[in-house]
Amino acid sequence: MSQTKQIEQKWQKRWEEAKLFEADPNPNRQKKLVTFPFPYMNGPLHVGHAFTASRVDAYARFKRMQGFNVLWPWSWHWTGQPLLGASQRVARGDEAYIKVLREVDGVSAEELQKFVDPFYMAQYYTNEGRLAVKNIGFSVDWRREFTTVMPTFQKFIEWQYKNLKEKGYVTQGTHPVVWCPKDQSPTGDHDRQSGEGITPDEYTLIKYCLDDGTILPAATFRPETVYGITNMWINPEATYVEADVDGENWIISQQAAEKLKEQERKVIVKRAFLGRELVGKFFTNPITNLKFPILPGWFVNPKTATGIVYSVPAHAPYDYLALRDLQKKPEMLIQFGVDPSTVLAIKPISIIKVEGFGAYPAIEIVEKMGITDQNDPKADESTNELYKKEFHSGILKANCGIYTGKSIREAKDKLIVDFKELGVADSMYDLSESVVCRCMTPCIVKILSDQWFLNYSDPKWKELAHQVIAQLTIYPDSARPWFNTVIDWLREWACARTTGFGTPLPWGKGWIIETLSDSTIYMAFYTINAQIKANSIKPESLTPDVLDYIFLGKGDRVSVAKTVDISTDLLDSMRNEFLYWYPLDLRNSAKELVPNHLSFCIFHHAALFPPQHWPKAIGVNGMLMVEGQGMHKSKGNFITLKGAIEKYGADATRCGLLLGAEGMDDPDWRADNINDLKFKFDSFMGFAGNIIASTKTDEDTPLERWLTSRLQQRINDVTVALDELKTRTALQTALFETWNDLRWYIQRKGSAETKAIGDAVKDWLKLLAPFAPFLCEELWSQTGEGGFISTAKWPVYNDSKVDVVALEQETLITDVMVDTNNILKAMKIMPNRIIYYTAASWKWQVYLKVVEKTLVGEAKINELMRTFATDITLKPHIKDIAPLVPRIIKALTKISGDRKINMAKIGIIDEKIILDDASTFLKDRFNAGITVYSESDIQCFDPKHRATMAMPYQPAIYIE
RNA sequence: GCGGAGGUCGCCCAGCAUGGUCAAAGGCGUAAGACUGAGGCUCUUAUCCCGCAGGGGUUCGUGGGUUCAAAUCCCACCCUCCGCACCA
Repeated sequence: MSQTKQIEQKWQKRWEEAKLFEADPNPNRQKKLVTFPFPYMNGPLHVGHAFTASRVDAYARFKRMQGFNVLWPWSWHWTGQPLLGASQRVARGDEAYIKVLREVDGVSAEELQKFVDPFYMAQYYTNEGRLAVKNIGFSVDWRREFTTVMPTFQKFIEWQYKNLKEKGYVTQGTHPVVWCPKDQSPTGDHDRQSGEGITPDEYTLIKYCLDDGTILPAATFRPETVYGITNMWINPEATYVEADVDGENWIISQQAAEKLKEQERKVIVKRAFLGRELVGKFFTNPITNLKFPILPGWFVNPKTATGIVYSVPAHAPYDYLALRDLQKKPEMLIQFGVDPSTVLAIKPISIIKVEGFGAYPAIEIVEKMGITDQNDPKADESTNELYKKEFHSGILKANCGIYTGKSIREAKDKLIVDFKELGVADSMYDLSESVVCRCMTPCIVKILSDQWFLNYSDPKWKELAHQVIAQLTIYPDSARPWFNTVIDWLREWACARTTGFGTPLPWGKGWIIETLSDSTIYMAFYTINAQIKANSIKPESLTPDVLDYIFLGKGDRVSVAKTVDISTDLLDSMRNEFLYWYPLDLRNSAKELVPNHLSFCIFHHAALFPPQHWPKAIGVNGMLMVEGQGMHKSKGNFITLKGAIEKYGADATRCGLLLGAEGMDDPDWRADNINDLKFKFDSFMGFAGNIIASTKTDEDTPLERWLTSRLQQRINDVTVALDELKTRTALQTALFETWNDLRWYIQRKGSAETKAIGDAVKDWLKLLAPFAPFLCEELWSQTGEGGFISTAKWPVYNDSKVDVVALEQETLITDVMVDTNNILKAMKIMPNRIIYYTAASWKWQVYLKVVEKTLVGEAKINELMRTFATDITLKPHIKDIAPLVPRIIKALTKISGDRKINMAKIGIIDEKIILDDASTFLKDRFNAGITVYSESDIQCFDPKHRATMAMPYQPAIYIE
């Protein structure tokens, strides 16, 4: 077993023995309740889960070290269809799928056989998952764990839905879905062989009439064009039927009749015939009462909607093309018994004014694109283009009745409602492309009746949800507009289905609460589940009254307790525990859950809880990529959490993930990077371990003060970043930047055996502990500090420990080194001897005066010169000051405001002493002799007269 | 189409809300040197271009604009990723 693995197991065991992460209410301590959406258990946990959850864990550990009573619970989502589907695929012997389970998930042959039981499968992955979560070191309170099929949890969901229904947020109605006739169930994207992303389109049917009253329901997405109709198109070769539809006599394509039967229509087919039978007849437009002919149109697809299309040649390229084709072929019309003069007499009717087009946009676009006939593929393109233009910028002309002057955008919806009210319009659903179920059956649109909805359309509910968002902290805040738009955009959500695992709807027989709808406020259940389990509370005791009392404080405790097998004390204890932990302090998830789960969570909290129990903060992060690609089992780039921990170790896995990205950016898992990090941690162990093990001398030179000051800055940076859930920034600072500081100190000092660096390492370990808890725990135990680092006190930034003089002095050294290097690079030489000349004291006087001036406003040269001229000490140098001042001003433009303030505060520093102190270090660095003179030293060796170049904070340099 | 997020020096990415401190942090990669029996470990240095003295030039998707000054502000355009419903 590797050393890393031993360390991981050792500390995992000790944490568990110490019950370190079990959190109970404590009125004397401030609390944090942090959560991660429970993962769905149809497969193993992967590094994507780990990324999001690592952010939660880092935050939880950070807050715990800051002294908060932190509760991080974890559970497992079993609700839904896929678990069942997966199990069925195993039962069916689906080889491709079984191969994935064996090779990617690592399921043994023996276990696999048992997967025919979906419960077994879910339990298997749950067990595997729990182990992985423990192995990665998440600081979870396991006493609160559950799965969503547990009866006690289901009582909670029943309570939730009972309350929602009572508040009027649950409604019943009809709903169109893509449906597999064989499976007798809705066919979601994941269940489809082809046709991903296709949703039911609603067509408006305009009820045109034949003379005998028979209705020709022509389908359209543009009912406003009814004012521009010139004729009807019927495919002469397609089969149509005459049918009784909800008591009316309709003519529709044969396929349409079948479809309508699934859409809540009573359809009795009376006879079937070929479309040509209708050609030549006339019909009435119910809006205008004008008569028009029916003409043959081969482009009409009987599979689309009703198979009946009306013609608007002024605005529809297909209609114009088909008409033009007919007008060119009178002999064809005669075959159908149509008088060619009728067709020749048809003139397009212009009804829409569009930017960039004349009266007849369809004709213009056809001519512009050179489209030859209705079979030209460009006809489609032109249709899309024109429809888009007309929808966005079209205005209805004077011949459009009461809609005249309105834009298409505003008229369309109103017109549909009006026409339906008048009884001249109807609607039906159809699919824009074919959708095929995984079972290879072509899908249709079915209207489900008696469907239960969560009415997210309710304006009052939306308003409450907006209020929740308004008081939320969102990490990063750039996700806020997204939440608000989602709240506005969500509409009725079908919250129950008939298949899969889940909680039965308390009032609806045969309905099961759907998976996204049973996971909205369950964080509240965590607060009491430890007590439920510890006291073996029976599900039947968790009545609505009991839960009302616990979560809402409703009712009288004594009488509520009396109704069930729960003592008053226990009831109160649960109520108190809920009140202690709620509200939720952080919920963090990947951004894909913003439009559904997270927004639902907001809606449901708004509906069920008072404002003081609304969530406080939501974190959103990117989706994990693997080597630049989305992670999929089918792509062969699926990385299980278990596998990652085994290969790289828990700490490297956590940190590799967290270093990938923050905010809403997508992190990229690169095996090379993680592997490198693994080695980095090995050397981290050595580096920090050596310092801890070495003897300590108590020294206090500027270098120690520098180190202490730097560490204070790092402490501040990490703390601020973590408070904003900027885990990447925090970890980068904690790991790399701090490490660089320590390295610099050791190089400058030439040893690592001081108390200062020993103390620094302890703080360093604390800064890293939220990210790499195992290694930090191990190293912490070597420091002799005692206790767990997981609960050690987080370092607090202390301004008084920051020594700006020490910081400036060290900056002087690095600046001098940069300058020296720059010269060496330009010279392309190896130096024998380097001589530094520090600025004379009168230059400091001038310099500091200029600094002072630039801090309060603009430094004016003549003004400064006047001041200097009156100063007796400076007078002898006045000739040299004249050229110096502009140089100083220029140099200061490159220096930050903070540093200038420090410079002014510090005053003169003795550069000679500082450089002399560093000369051994500089000698090693440049492999050359180092000599330091003061400019004012007349004895100094200065063959090239460089000394006069010296400026404060920028000594002159001469290199031999 | 609608909505959201982005395009930075070989790669991953900071910076952009408050314009100057930005040739632009950090990590990776690459190169040289040190250490070593050896090293794919580790440490140091370098890493846009030019420069025999600490300097100069050209960069932050593209094209304009504002300004003494723009990676940062404004406008237009191009490109990439994500979500779009009964499904986790």
